[in-house]
Amino acid sequence: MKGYLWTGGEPGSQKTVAPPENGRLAPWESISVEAVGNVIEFWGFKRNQGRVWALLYLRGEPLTAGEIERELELSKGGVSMLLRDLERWGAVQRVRVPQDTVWRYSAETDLVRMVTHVVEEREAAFVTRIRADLAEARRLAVGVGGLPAERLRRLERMATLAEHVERALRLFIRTSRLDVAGVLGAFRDGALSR
Amino acid sequence: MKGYLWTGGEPGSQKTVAPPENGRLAPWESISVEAVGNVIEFWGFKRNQGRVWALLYLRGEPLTAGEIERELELSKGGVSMLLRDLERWGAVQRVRVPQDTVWRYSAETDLVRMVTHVVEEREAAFVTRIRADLAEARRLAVGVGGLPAERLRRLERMATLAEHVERALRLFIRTSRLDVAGVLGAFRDGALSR
DNA sequence: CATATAGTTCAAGACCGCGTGAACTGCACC
DNA sequence: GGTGCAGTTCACGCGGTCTTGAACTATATG
Repeated sequence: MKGYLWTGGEPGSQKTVAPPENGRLAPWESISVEAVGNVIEFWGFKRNQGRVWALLYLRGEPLTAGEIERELELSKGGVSMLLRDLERWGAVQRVRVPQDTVWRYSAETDLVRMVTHVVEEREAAFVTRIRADLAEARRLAVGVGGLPAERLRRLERMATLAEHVERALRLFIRTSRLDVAGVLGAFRDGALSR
Repeated sequence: MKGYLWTGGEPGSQKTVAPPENGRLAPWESISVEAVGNVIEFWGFKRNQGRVWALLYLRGEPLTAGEIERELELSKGGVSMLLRDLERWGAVQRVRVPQDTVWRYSAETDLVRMVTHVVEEREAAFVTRIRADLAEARRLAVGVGGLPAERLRRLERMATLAEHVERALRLFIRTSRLDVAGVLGAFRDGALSR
């Protein structure tokens, strides 16, 4: 991730990088590609992964690595690695056009599947780990005993929150329906876990 | 953000950092503090902002900057800056205990308000910017004319997606109810914007 | 087999955010 | 005014990630 830690900065000075004068891209393409790059970076991936995917998506037809390299002004090696990542995540497919010797790459168009996939691979695993840590902490805290009730309650609140989030995420993976309201509802100020 | 770009790595080798032997923290505190630190970092903030907030939250009573400094093994300057950020975001309050000369800091306990606040300040502003960019791109694309219908459709699909996300977020800010299902539902493979 | 082009890998370096620590400000108390 | 402590600011260095570019492998073609 790069530059969106608004520690200061005027309101409205939101980062997102302006489209750099890249090669032959039409302005509208350039803007879109950069926009997606920004989103993807915000999500914790590499900006260029987003740019590559966006280009493929907008072009509709499969491009070769060389074309991507030129359009987005990336290095040969870089493109190779970016494509491999995208491929592994199912965001891009590698296709061989009959009669042709080079690989071409086309974007996965099912956005829902992509998002679900990412959430499954990354967020869910992460949240599970956090939930487990907090459960362990709770176990230990109860074990030592003699803690002020209030402190224990707070720890438990955090642990419960993590549990709810995990459950919501797993449900989302299965149904594509995410309901955060249920998770947070129980945690309005003062409300206790239930 | 730091280390969660699983470009490789075995499944299960999830990062999240193990509690380092920090000062006098009880093990359960240490685990919890680090867990929150990881979450916060994952969210695109600084790990230490999360650690500080977690410590204050778990202790229940306001701590001085010096105490935080010792407990979390941070530098004086660092703590000062971290607290300022947290304060600006309403995640921490600065309180003056009667009869005492030093500032103390206590954690905001309303998690819902905190999340809402962050989403409002950061995500919403960001998404708005993206949505605007894509709208502009669409305008330009239509302007040039003569584009293959398929390409235009794809651009429009992205733009519409951004619009929906923005609307959902703004609704969330007002109601604390987030329904992503609606946003994504319209974008299952093949489905067209409507 | 020689040559050329596509594709991969990886070490080196550019780049950038973060925390440190020292200098500085402000304030209380004697 | 002077001493000491709380708090702020900021230049710098460390540690991390991302990209480059060159060496390498693979594959097709004459």
